[in-house]
Amino acid sequence: MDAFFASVELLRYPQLRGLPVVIGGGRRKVDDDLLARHGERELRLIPVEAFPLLKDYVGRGVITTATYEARQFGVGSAMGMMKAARLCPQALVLPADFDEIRRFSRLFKSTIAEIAPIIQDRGIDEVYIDFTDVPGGQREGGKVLARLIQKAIFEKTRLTCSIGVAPNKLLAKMASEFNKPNGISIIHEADLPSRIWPLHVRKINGIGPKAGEKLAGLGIQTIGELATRAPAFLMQHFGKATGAWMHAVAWGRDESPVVTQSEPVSMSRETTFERDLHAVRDKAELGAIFTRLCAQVAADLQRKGYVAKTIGIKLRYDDFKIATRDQTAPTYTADAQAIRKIAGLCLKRVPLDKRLRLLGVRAGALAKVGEVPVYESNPASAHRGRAPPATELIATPQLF
DNA sequence: TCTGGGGTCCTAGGACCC
DNA sequence: TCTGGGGTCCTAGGACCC
Repeated sequence: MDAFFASVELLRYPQLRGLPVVIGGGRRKVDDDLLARHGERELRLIPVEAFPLLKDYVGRGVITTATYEARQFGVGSAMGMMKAARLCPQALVLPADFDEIRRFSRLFKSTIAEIAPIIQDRGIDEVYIDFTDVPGGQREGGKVLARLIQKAIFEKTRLTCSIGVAPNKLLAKMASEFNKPNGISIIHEADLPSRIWPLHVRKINGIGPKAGEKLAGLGIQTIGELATRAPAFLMQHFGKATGAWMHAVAWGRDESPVVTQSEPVSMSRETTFERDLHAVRDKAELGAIFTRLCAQVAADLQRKGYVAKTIGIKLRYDDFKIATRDQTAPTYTADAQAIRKIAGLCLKRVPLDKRLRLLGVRAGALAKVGEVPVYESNPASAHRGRAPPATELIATPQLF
């Protein structure tokens, strides 16, 4: 989907079309504020001048999406708000409305599924689609079906997307970047030297900042340069599996299937504080946040019908270093108090001398509720079995 | 006044078991 | 003085992606 978060906001505020707009994290209070200041008029009638500007933004956060107009100024995803404000102070800034974004995510995916049922989720705004057995999927190299999908999505959502069509997921993903926004790009195997090899290695899905740097150090910038290196050379520098993979992808080879179903591996909640907090001095505040995160993880598990056996925590210190601890319990749980107790034990095993910037709670080793035995914190049902409930196997932790 | 939140996968060492 | 070879599970960190 093209500039997905921002495009969803532009549906609500069409008067912002054509302007640089960036979407931050945050919560949806903007509508209320705007309405309060401009009476009970429709959101789309509120004048542009009433919207908050990036230069007035305070707080720590990153940009999740920028409109193409904002990107002209060098503003982009994952950029800190403060840096973005320097590049494009006049940009309008809106918070992400995650409920609305999820609604549109479900809508565009279900629209595709009606046309081409074999799809793989790739996060909130991306999917892989298997065209192979879709009627008309081979016409004009896939262009006809791609157009049909774009049209159907636009009719349902008024949102645009860009589609890449290729013999495999690796090349399709790269192709989808060629013609944004609202574009279609078809890549054949024979196009490899002309269209893929000139690209920087960082365009490969799976080569990030670290591998990109390391390759640069070896004198490898483009995918074509990567393709000239012997597998043995790459394996020597990156390990057997990664080296072999790098060589394969440089030659456009990817056999991975479109995976239509998968079970979640973990569920987590984390939060970056408005200011760095100290484990001792801000004990009460941290304790409240910690309890809330545990409750959120528990609610997420329950809502989705899962229980977890491993509970973990994550800290980010003021120097941005990350520490994680986790602990596997004797039984599965989705109970907020049980999660809080185990997470509390994890917290006792991690250094708390530096100020904290972020705290997170994670549930892993998941199982579908009903498929594994679960101990509940409900006192009526506890103590009946041979083993005590998980919550009582563990001493009450001293938090902070 | 840098640097979100929710994920997956991989590696590597140690415990433990047969 | 010598000290296997698998296998699984757990934990911590890190790379990467949307």
